[in-house]
Amino acid sequence: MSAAGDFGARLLDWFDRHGRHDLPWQQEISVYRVWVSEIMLQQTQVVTVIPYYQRFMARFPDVTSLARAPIDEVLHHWSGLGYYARARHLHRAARQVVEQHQGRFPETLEDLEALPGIGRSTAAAILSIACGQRHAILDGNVKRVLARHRGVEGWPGTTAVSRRLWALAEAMTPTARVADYTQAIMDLGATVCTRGRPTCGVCPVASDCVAHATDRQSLLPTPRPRREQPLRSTVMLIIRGPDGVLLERRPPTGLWGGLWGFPEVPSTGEAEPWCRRHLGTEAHEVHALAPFVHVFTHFRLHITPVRLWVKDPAASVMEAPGRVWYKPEARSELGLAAPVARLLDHIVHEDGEINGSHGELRLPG
DNA sequence: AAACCGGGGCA
DNA sequence: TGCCCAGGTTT
Repeated sequence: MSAAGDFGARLLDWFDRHGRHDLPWQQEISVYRVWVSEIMLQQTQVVTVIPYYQRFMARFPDVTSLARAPIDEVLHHWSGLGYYARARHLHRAARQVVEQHQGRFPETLEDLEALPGIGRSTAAAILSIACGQRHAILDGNVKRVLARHRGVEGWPGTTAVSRRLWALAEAMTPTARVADYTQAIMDLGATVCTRGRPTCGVCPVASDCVAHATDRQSLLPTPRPRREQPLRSTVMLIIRGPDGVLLERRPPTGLWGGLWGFPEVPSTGEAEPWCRRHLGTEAHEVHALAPFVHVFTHFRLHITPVRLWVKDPAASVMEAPGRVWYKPEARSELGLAAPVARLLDHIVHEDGEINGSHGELRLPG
């Protein structure tokens, strides 16, 4: 018997007895529902995704409703999940499906991969789970399972290691019950063959696992080489006017692309000139609040909030496109960057206090 | 505090 | 083709 065949059989047997079969995207299976779940699951774990997924599906039950929705509403439903480029890709892909495929998803690897945000692994996952087509997938869970089971050395980010893992993934994928197998190997990676403390005692393929035999679970897959993080800094202007706090839409790409945030300037001294130049009015009660650091994987962002008031911004300024006067206590449907949401929450809290005269900003962490 | 992650974009 | 990028969550 071939190693691949036996591997798949043991995995399927384990899946039947211990796998998850009641997840929201495992019900009423369709390409659309599986697609949305796969995109969400690329960046976030199952328990976190579930409530987002249910809200998303309630609001956008099919590809047509998603395509018709304004991007702001899509981003709002994504707010907090991170990687907002994926929400924008999702939205663009929905429009392409409606406009170029008459609202029906293509069911070939090539055509699916042509949609924004769908690459080789995601296309394969969608077609195997939703359509039962035999395609290998290679997401983070599968990379971990295969690198350990076959003892593949080297960081999977290199093309050589990636090619080897793809070849293994192809070889292991069975010809029958492909949808269940795809779910099974992802489930195994998520619940048994975990990054930190794999529970090899309950693993159906531990008996011939190279990492298990040589006690190298913590060394495989080989982690990415480390780089040091640069520190960037910015000043966020918390501009309060008669109708709320001024937010601007960020550029569509880059950091927090398409989300709403405070106007930013390079240094605190630029706050008042900014108000004159962009709002045509004077700033009052300008206070720098306590700076804090927002940490990303690739850099750290040093944020100095500056709070100020404007009394009489011109009407043209009030109604400028890409600009909104936001009422923090009346949560409207806008996608907000995480530190922006925190600062807005802080404003609500501060306003609730009798004496808000202190200029200190205290944030957890 | 470090690591994670699938695809897009660009040299 | 081989980097670099994003960003809340987990460990």
